[in-house]
Amino acid sequence: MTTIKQVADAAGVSFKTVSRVVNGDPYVSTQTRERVQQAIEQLGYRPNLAARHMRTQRSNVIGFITDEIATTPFAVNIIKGAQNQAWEYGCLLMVINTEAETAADRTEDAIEMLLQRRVEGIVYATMRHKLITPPHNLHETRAVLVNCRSLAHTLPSVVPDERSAGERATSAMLEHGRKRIAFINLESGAAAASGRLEGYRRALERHDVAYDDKLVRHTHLDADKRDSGYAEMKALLQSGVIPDGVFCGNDQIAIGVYEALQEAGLRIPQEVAVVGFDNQTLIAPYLHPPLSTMALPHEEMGRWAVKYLMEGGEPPVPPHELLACPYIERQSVSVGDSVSGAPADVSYR
Amino acid sequence: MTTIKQVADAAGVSFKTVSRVVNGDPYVSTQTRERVQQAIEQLGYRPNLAARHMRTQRSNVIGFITDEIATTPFAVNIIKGAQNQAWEYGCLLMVINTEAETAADRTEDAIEMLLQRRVEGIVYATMRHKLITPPHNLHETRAVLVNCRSLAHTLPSVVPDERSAGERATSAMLEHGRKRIAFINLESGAAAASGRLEGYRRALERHDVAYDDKLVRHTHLDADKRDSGYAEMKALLQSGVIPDGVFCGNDQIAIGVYEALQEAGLRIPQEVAVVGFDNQTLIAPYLHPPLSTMALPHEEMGRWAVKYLMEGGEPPVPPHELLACPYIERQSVSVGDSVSGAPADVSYR
DNA sequence: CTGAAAGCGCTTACAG
DNA sequence: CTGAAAGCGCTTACAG
Repeated sequence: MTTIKQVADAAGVSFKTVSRVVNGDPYVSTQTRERVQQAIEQLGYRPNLAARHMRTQRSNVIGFITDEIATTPFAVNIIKGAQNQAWEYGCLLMVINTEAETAADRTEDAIEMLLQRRVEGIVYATMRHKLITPPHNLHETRAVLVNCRSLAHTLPSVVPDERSAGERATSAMLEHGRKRIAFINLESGAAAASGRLEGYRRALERHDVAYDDKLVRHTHLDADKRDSGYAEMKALLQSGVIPDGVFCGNDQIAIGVYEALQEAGLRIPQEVAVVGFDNQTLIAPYLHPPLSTMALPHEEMGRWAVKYLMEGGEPPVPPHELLACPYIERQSVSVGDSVSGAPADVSYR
Repeated sequence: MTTIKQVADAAGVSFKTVSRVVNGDPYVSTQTRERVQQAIEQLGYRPNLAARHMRTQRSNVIGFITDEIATTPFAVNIIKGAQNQAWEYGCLLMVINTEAETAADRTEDAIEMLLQRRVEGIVYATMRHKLITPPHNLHETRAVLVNCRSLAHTLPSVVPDERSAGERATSAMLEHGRKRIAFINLESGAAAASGRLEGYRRALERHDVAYDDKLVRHTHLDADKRDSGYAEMKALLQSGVIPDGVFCGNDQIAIGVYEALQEAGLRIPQEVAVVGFDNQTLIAPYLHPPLSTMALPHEEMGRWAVKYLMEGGEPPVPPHELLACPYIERQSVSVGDSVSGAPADVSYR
């Protein structure tokens, strides 16, 4: 690899002058500059960022740690958002996925590696919204939690605004005249579950609809979500409760709900409206009818985290940012709602 | 940040001795070693890898470039495989996604950034199997192509073995006595399409089944795969051809095929067997019946790439590695095949 | 077993 | 406008 000195020799100047040219210092005569530029191109010189890092004490690297990677497909958009934002600061992302394949305490090792590389900060992202106790060494640099937050509230964090999302999803059905809206929520321990339930209640309140305990059910942690959705919906129907709308904790639950409703001969959305959650683009558009659902602000959270890392200052109490979840309208709430490429003549649900 | 000198002062030794302890050099007296260890812990010393890099000329960083990230969900397992393998070499991954959000020539810029960081090599991965012409500056370091290959064959590459996969998928149906197996392939330009077609033909040959042109169809590039699958299957049936098996270019196509078959009153797998491709775990297990499909060796390709980068040598002609696609058996080929958590009493397809 | 010197490839002050 | 010196935090020979 060519060094700055070799360039200097080739151009007949001191290496300091080459440094000036490389860094766009204006105090270089045009003539010298051109000579140096030529030498750079001829020799294929590329500055060594490790050396620069040594002097400037800036690595221009941001660490990114995930707890899992493929399970929730579109959550990788957090990486995408973080990386795009980092690029704007001239930083690159060092990504480590700590899925339990190797040592148990791998997360701390991973953080250690990043600290030794003197990263500008660390983004710690979980693929599903949850409460965590951050690894202790995460506090030794700037860090932001994404899609999770710390119990002790020791670190800044950014998560989806679950309450607003729950309210929006429920309102979407209320606004189409639905009055008896069931909610088949995620397991009750899930970080997302309680906020969404609050939002659901709030929407009902605002539309003067009484809250009814019997309409709210939770799926179980370990069970397959589709199966649970099916089972809970079926149980609801068998208990004699016929809702005119169902809000589902995620799109897989919605598949099960579709199945149970079809089996009961109830049409979507004519008799029962359905709204999902997550906007799984491999599921939602392919159901019959295509599923209206809430999208998660993955990319935005990634961006927010990096931005905060680079510009956030050090407030005494770290912020906890809530980002809005967009409502993605398809055809499971109202017939005339929108269009899609689905073959209209297929009875497949 | 504490430096090696501060540790040395605290321990009352030269900084060279600290270096020895940190690097596990055996020629240090136990007593000295302990004193140094203590100082390290007290001061929270962490070696600066940029400085080490300067001297050793090894960055222990591997660059990873992707063309897109979220479109094909489980392809991110390539990153996972690459990272896990890198970890075994003590390397970290610098990940850049070059989705066309910013500048058009961003890929070359991305490579440039990695070169300036003196990465040990670059893994260039595409999320779907294709032919590419690699950016010219990719040749300025060690590089491996994943899930794609270069027309000029100038770089080592690793891709799924599409031909074997096509043969395996087709054989799975032939072995269950199917004789008229249709193939609704990806668009004919796709890198995966021709290999799979070869495999399909080969399987037929081996089972003494004549190849029939009319049974083979391709979807179109821009169309939604589900819609195309539906349309192609329907066209096939309307032309009077009733197959007893269908091999689908991907799982979305299979959704459409399921729909068309259901509409025609043909049961899966009793009357028609179906095999998909990609093993989309958000789709395949949820169809009725659950879809048997071919999985892509994403993680293995990622691993292979990093391993080759680190140990591959420099053969005159770069290797082109084909990795096997496992057949994932569910219930769309034969009734008694396997089990699943799907509610058996639902007619949903 | 331990240490003083040199140098990796740059940038930061400081002179001229 | 240009350059010589010092130093970022380490490791690599080389002495002792």
